Amino acid sequence: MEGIQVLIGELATATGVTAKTLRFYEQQHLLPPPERTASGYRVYRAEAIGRVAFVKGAQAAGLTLRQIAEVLAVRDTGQAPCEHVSRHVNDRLADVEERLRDLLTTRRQLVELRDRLSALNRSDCTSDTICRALQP
Amino acid sequence: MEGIQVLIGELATATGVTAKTLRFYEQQHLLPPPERTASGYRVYRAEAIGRVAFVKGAQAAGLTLRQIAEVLAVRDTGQAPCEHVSRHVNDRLADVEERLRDLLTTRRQLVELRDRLSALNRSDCTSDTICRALQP
DNA sequence: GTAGACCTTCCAGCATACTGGAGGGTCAAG
DNA sequence: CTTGACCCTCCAGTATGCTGGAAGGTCTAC
Repeated sequence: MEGIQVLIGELATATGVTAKTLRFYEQQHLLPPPERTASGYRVYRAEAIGRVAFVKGAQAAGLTLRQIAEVLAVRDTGQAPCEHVSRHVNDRLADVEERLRDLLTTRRQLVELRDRLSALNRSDCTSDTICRALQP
Repeated sequence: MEGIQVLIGELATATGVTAKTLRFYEQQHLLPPPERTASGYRVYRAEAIGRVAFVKGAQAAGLTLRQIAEVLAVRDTGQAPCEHVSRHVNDRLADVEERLRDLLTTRRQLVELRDRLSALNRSDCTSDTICRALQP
């Protein structure tokens, strides 16, 4: 009774990242080296999908791949943590919460800008000209 | 009655970025070219502090410097926007809100991990050894 | 008038996180 | 038994966002 097993391409489509990125993640210790077929193909278990999702989420939360790898390593041991490990997880949590505050501020500012703009009349701009405000 | 004017070093300490970064931001059109003294020194007005804060916040929210520059350019015109400009601002807002969701998920996962760890007994680890779970 | 802390430009290099491509093996379908 | 879609490794290159250093000018303070 093993779960579903998939090759790298299928994991890639399931997670929305490329196969190259998955190999890169393995090299960076974000994903454990998977089983291989006799011919050397990587075979992943369904569990890997959640792990990739965690990586992507943590990345969007502003953590570096290195930090994410460390958090996952902590999670993987399931062992009683020493103080350094505990503090590390708490540090990452603090990072995320700080970013959360920044994000809320930025959202507020963008909403303000949007509302300010929508209070003005639309100006004209044909779709084949690049608008003044969006010039490089 | 002009506001306070400061040189680049003072703006740097006021905003917590380096003078190099401020020059880089200018080059990337995140900051408008400031006035110069007769000898060529950049002179910033107090207003620049908020602008740098916006850039940092928007960066933490996952926007690229290019996107931030575009948003600021829109904000700067104060003009009625064409549809492209409006959509651009709305797109950035959508980016931020998506990241907000990711961030909340990641925070929840980190809190879970922290709680799970704190339920276990502390293990020992002297401060001059690197803990098993934090190995490179 | 010179030391020191500023400031200037320019150009090179770095860390992070991929991305592309060469060169080649695997495998099911026709 | 070959075509095509996969997979493999390895190595180089790219985009973003800085960062360092050279080479030199400025400005206050003694």
